[in-house]
Amino acid sequence: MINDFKHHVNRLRSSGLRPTKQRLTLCKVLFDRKETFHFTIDNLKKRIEKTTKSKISLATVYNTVHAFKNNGYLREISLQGNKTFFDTNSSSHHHFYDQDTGDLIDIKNEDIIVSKLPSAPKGKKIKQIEVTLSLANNNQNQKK
Amino acid sequence: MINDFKHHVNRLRSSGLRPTKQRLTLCKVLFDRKETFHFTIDNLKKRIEKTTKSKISLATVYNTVHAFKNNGYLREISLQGNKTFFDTNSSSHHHFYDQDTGDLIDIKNEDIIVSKLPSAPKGKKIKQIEVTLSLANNNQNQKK
DNA sequence: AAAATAATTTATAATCATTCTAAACTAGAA
DNA sequence: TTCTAGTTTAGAATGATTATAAATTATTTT
Ligand SMILES: [Mn+2]
Ligand SMILES: [Mn+2]
Ligand SMILES: [Zn+2]
Ligand SMILES: [Zn+2]
Repeated sequence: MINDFKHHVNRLRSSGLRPTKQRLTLCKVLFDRKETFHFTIDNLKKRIEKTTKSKISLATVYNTVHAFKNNGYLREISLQGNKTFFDTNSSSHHHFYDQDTGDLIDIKNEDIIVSKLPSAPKGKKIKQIEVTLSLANNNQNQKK
Repeated sequence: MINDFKHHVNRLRSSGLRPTKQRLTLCKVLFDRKETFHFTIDNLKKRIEKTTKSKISLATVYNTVHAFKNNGYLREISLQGNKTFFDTNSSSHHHFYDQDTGDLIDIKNEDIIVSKLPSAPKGKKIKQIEVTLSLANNNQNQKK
C-alpha cells in the first residue's frame, strides 16, 4: 500500500477530477496515514511545505480541499471563531471541542446515542446529526 | 414592561458594564421582544438602523455583542461558512440548520435526548452539549 | 457642582481568511 | 501532434473582524 497511489488516481477519476500532481500530493498528505486528523487550510499548507518538495499555491489548496469536500473525501467542521476546520474522517462522528486550547477530539459515532429527535420540517429531511461536546477545565471558574 | 428599561440598566450594572445609550439601545433591540432570534452582526446593524433613531458605529456593535456574549446574554453559534451567528436565546438548546437556505431553527432542549455520552478527558469537564440537525430537501439528490 | 478618572464610543486603518480573475499550463482526447 | 477543456497560479479583490488612538461620556472624587 505504501508508495502506491493508483487508488488515489482511481478515486479522483471516478469523481470526475483529473489526477494532477497537486491533487495527488494532497491525497498523500491527507489520506496516506493510519489516523485521521483535523486541519485548517493554513495548517495544511504548512504541512505540505514541510512534508513534500512540491510547491502548491494557496489558491490550489483552497480549490482542492473544496473539491475533496464536495466529493465526500473530507468533512467541514463548524466551530466558534472564524476559522474553518476540515476533517479527514469523512464518516459520521462527533467531537469534543476544548474551549481553552481549541483542540478537537473525535468521538466515535457509537459512543453517543441520541434517543429522541424532533421530526424535520415539511419537505425537509435530516441529513446529518452532529453533536459537539464543549470542554473546559475542571476547576470552577471561581469569580473572586 | 414596555418602555421600561430599568432591568436592562440593572443587568448591565451587575455585569460591570456601564449602561450607555448604545448598550441600552442594543438591549431593547435584542431582548425586548417575545421571541428569541438568531442574527449576524451585519444583520443586527441593519435592524438597528431601521428600528431606532440611534446611530451606533459598527465597532460598537461588535464590542457590545461580544460583551453581551461574554456575560451570557447571548450565545454564539457555529455554522458552516464563514459567518458568525448569535442567538438571543442564551439557554441550552439545539438547532436545525437548513443547508439549502441557511435557516436556523431552534429545537427545545427537551426535544432531543442524548442517552449515552463519552466521559470527558482527564481534568476536563463537559460544559455544553450542542446538537445540530442539518436539513436538506426531501427529493433525493438524484444524479442523472 | 466642578474636576478628575476611567470606561466607552467612534472613524478609520489594519489584519486575516477566503474568493475572484485572467493568464499560463497540462491532462486527456482527437 | 494538435486541440480543448480543465487546472493551476500569482496577485487582486472582498468581506468579516479586530486594532488604534483620539474624542466623548459615565461615574467618582473633590
Ligand atoms: Mn467572535
Ligand atoms: Mn468553505
Ligand atoms: Zn473528526
Ligand atoms: Zn437558537
